[in-house]
Amino acid sequence: MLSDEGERVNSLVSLLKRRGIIFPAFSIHGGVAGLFDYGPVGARLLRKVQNQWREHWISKGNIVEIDSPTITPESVLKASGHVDAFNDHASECRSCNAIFRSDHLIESHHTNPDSLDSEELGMIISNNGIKCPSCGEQQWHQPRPMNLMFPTRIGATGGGRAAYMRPETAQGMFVTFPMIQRHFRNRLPFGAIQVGKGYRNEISPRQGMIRQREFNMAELEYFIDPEAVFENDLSNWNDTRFQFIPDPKGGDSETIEMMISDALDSNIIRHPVVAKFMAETYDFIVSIGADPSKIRFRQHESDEMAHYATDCWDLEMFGSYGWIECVGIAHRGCYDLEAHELATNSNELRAWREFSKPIEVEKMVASPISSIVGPTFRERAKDVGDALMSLDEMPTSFPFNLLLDDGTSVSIEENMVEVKQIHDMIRGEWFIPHVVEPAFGLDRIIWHLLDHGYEITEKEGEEYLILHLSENVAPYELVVLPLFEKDGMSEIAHQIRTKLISLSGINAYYDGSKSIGRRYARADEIGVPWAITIDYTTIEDGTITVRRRDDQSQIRISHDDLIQYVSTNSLNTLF
RNA sequence: GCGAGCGUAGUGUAGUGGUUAUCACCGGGCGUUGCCAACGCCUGAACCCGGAUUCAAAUUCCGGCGCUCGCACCA
Repeated sequence: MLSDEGERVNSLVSLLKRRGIIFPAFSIHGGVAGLFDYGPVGARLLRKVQNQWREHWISKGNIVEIDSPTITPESVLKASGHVDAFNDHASECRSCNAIFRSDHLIESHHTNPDSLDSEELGMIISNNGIKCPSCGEQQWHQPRPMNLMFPTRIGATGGGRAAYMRPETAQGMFVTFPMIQRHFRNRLPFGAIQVGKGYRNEISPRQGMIRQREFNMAELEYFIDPEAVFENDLSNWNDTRFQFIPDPKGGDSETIEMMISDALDSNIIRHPVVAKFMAETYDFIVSIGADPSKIRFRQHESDEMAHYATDCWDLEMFGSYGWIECVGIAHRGCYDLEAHELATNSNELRAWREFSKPIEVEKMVASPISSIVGPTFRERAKDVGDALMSLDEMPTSFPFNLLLDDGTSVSIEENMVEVKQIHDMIRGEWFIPHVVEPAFGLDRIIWHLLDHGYEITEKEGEEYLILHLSENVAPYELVVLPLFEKDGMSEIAHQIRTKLISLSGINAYYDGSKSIGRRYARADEIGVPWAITIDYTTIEDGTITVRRRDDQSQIRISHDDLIQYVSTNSLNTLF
């Protein structure tokens, strides 16, 4: 028997299918789990959410958008850690079918389980008589690798370079950091966003749109100087109560409700930029129509947190599947840029920090006199010079033995060096920027907008469905309805519709079939916020009625005013 | 990946070996109708795929694919 929530999900899912919003992909070929189509109505919903998201961040002023390939060479994802992290081995118990990560099973028998292949892992498991933690038996299948990335090859003729479909868009921002930094003329902080597809070959996708194999992501990488002091002005949110579930550190996790500035002051949130982005993220999610009471922030527990993150929060949304993480906001430290620097030897992934006051350095050096050192040591002269310059202690007597980098030593005469005091100004230093990353799962967010907005009600004893989508994401802003398709009403309706869709960003459709009530119902079902009706009065005086979806109230205005109100996005002020 | 259940028009469904495959909503056309799924007539649309058993399969069996739930997995 299905729970009420189950019924609700089924009902919403069948509406989404029926009305061409979101539905399983490739179904005429049997379907593929974890892949979905956004149809004629849904695609515009997705596009509007993406555009609202872009606007939200771009309007901060120091954030730019980029767009990177989804096909990513293996070396990039090796550097980022995804090849290894996504290459865990799993051991399955023959007796009870439980599955465990192989490296976890042998933790106490091997110091570096990550380096082993499946045969070695299998050997260690059997040689040490590892028992199944679940049933205690010792009957294991051979460990199998579980790589969650889609592999591919670059190049059409055999061979080619190994690559994967990207598991996140973030790497695109990290590897193009040099260009982004140049764009901002080397002034931190700045950020880059990217909206696009990510791919994960899930073992078993579940929960409809919640875990997909190809999904829409939107990520911001915000680069900061770890030593910079950030203003903690969160006063814009003084009237907002946030729900937090802080890291319980082994204790019970409890929801607490407080202002975000208090959460930061009491060090529940550990970094001001993280706090700011949490608040901004909350604003965005609410602005596109989510129910604020169904939003909360959960802090990752220390052992759940990715190893590079120093503070990590999930924004969770509540819906028919319970609380689902929809946004991850992570302070990733310098992990990502450093990883690419190490892998590529690039020196472009650093930023320059000018000291407020240059540091003056006075020191004694033993400077080689190259007219003597050169002819004396010939091809070793450069090594000798380097060794002299890096001496910490000045020679007190001559000749002395100088140890070179290659382990050999040479004898240095007094006439070969000039011991002198030098003056140096250190104006700043290079460092690897830290990064704070809000990463949005757009499909999950859209699911929750649909879920929060989905109302099953009754009209005259019959089930009546309304999708309360926010106007700034609704696939159609308006529908134009002639009361009847006769006496010229149809023509007027078409003219008004044509005018409306010529306005920028406005989409409206014409519907003239069946009764007026049915057409209102069809529009309510796909969340059209405004219905414009042309009736006999329109023919007489040019006024039309505007019906508001959310309460079905109507007003009458001239059709010139209609165009005016729609183009200024202010129909709501009429009610 | 394991176990259980399931797969029938666009949607939701009925159907235990022989039916013209049920019903409702839905879509299209015509008529009618003075504003919230009205009505009449006409019309459209389905047994997941493949194999086997059988005179005969939506129905039984096998395999595949998909869905739901539980276990596991989910940087």
